[in-house]
Amino acid sequence: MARPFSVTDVERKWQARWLDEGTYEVDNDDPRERYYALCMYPYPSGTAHQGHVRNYTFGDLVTRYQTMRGKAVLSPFGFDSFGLPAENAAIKANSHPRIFTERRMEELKSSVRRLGAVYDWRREVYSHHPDYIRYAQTIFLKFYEAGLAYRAEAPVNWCPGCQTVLANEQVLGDGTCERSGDLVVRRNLEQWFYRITDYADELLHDVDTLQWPERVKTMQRNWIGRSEGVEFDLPFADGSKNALRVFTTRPDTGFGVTYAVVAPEHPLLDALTTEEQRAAVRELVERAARSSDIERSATLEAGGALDKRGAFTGSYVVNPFTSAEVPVYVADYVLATYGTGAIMAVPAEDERDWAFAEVHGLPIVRTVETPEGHEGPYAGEGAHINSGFLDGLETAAAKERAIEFLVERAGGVRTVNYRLRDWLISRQRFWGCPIPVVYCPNDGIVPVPYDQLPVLAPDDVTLESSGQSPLATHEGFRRVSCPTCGGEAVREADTMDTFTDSSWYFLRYADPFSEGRPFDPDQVRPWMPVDQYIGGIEHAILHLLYARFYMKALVDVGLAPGLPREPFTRLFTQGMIRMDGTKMSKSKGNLIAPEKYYDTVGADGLRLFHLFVGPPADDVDWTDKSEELIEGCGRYLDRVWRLCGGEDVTFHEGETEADVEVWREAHRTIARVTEDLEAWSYNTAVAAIMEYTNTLSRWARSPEGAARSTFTRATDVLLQLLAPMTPHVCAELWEQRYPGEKSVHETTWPVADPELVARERVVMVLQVNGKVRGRVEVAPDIGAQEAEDVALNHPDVVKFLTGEPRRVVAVPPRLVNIIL
RNA sequence: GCCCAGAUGGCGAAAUGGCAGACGCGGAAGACUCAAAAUCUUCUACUCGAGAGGGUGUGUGGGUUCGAGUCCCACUCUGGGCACCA
Repeated sequence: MARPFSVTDVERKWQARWLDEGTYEVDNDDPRERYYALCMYPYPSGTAHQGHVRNYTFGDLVTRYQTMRGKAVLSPFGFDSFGLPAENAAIKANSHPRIFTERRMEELKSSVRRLGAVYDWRREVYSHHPDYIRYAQTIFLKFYEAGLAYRAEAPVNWCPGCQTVLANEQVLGDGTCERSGDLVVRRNLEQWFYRITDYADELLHDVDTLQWPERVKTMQRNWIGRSEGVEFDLPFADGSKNALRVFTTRPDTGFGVTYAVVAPEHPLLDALTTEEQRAAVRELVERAARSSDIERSATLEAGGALDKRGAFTGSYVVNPFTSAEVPVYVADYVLATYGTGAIMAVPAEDERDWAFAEVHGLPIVRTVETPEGHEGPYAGEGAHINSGFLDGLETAAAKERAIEFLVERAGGVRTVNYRLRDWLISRQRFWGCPIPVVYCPNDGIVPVPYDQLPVLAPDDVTLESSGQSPLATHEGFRRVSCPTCGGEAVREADTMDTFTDSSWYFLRYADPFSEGRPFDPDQVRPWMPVDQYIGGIEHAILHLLYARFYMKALVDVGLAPGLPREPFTRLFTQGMIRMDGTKMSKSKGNLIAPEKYYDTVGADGLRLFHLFVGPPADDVDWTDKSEELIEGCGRYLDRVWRLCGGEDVTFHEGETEADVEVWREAHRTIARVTEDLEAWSYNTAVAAIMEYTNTLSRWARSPEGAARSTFTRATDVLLQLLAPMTPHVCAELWEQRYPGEKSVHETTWPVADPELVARERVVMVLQVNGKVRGRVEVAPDIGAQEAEDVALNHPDVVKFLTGEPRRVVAVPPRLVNIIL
């Protein structure tokens, strides 16, 4: 493709200049209004792909636009550089993860520079830097001191492929590992947890305050999963003092309880099991322990195996509502980790209980009137029946009465339960931040003293997928003297989930040189919260929830006094790039490298494509057509080049009416583009600029031509509006025009003059019976009566009139609709 | 199963309840050229009509309204999230 200028030369020149001159470096004492623009912490996976290009194009647009708006924009870059892929690659190549990681960091760094994205590189942060590790460990210890980090044995998700434990959030709905795709199994292990559940309520409430996409907020709410109910006792029928404590959200259906169920791991199961039932119960418990959650649910879907999923314990408890004795079952459809690990079963009003009751021949008693023709379980609302003192009450009222009853008679307590579990942060892997604790036979868990941080992993470690942490096999690392008593002790060999690293990096960016603490709150305060956070929808739950938790916890443990409790004010989630219906990704091998476009349309052309192709939040389908669109974007920039260079332009002296109108159009475009950029409607912003370019072209190349002063002003505006989108070509054209003066990127974003934006004449549409029959130019402030008169006397309308119209609807100055 | 988002020309898309298809891609014709590329100009939803002009049209079926791509109800399809959470 022949172009009127050398794209490569121009782009290289400006990229070097932005880097060398530190154009986008900002200091913490900058007097301007602060703005924090941030793209999500990238994992260094090598050279950029189209997803990166899209992400960093948006981020760079925000940075450059807000800078032109006169703000001090913090635009940092760094790497989420710990993680499994590098470790696995190192095992395969018998090398060290650092080597892979740092090579790929360099690749991605040069990729984003080649795209023309600008950052304050002095602030670069990456997770495996010893300083970052030191302060990540500082945070862990502060959390530990505050009781937010604790060690516990728990049934955990073990991924055989990754040879490590996973967080609940990393297990997909089908029970497989989000990374390796292996079926996750369950193990009981001593692990470290963060007490994120302490913050469940705050995390839920604060969602309302965020300017985030509604669907991300919904996903967060659902993940936290708050449910209000009541806990109460079902006394043992044998008269012993014991009682089975259950949780329910539907106390109003208590008269329909026909049995109770405990989880296979329930502590009272043994006591409940009679001799005759012991064998059956043991078989059920063992089977449940062996199987994962997924296999448990699979049996439900299969339908047929329900009888194997539960067993009668031989014991009975008393339903406090009816005083009836009901059997206690053990079944794997009840989870030990939710509520009290035991439930009252109401088959008529719960789908799962219904299915179980049918298989085991248990009675089903309806307590809520079903809608006309309804069969099967009914979990909806309605009037109560067969419910003694609740009869006739609607659901809400019945709930209240039932709770009062339970509080009075059955040890009832109103309770809130969350789906959210504590965050398991232990990972049996090498390439991560070591957990800084020591285990001493005398002193137990001993935190590593702050002045001994960072705890760094040694390099000479054998990396293999053995199921235990590679660090555990390194005697030099493992053996240590106890910081408290000086005796022989062992170090923790696990590392932290890498989501811990991405939970506070944005704070380090704001004060990357801080020593002695993760960051200085006084330095960070003016920048926080992040004004605009940009990333992929795939982080809607995990990363965003963890970072929100960290922010709150950091404030509470005293590391971030006076900082906001929510880190990201506004979030934008960009759409995915898809190819043949699936996500474009390295693992699928369907990447389209951005490099192939740099020599033809340039980074500017590719950026313009990503901005123009569709709404930024929508997915992009990459097809053969995409190539043509990209070339079209390149051709458009050529037109801008020729136009701004004054090619084919006829100049005349003095301003004509056409010149005045062009200047008005300039202001209209400023208004449109500014509004669109604020609203993340980048595709229409580009369209507006293209329209403006076409207008300028037609005008300047017409035989009458353009006044030189108007031409200069009008094309200056064009370059300024385009500058955040296609920064290189605009910088170059501006420099040719104003050599030695400040760059277009340092100019102030133009402001639309409302008087110029307003039109002197507008087109009013004339309809007859809702059909367009004519148009007429009128003044924008035309009154309704005048508009009606104009319409009724217009020749295009008159020929349709058959008499007095039945009605005339005038919406001045847009249209008049005449109903016959 | 539940929740959310979406469905508009050949394609990407645009449209505070008020001219559907802006902007761009692709296509057609023309200008320039020995020729091609590049560039420029015009046309380009479907349909009836020689033409002027008319009719139809935003996934389907209803509704509200002078007027619906937009609001309401029901449905179809596509994408995403959640899914024993009592």
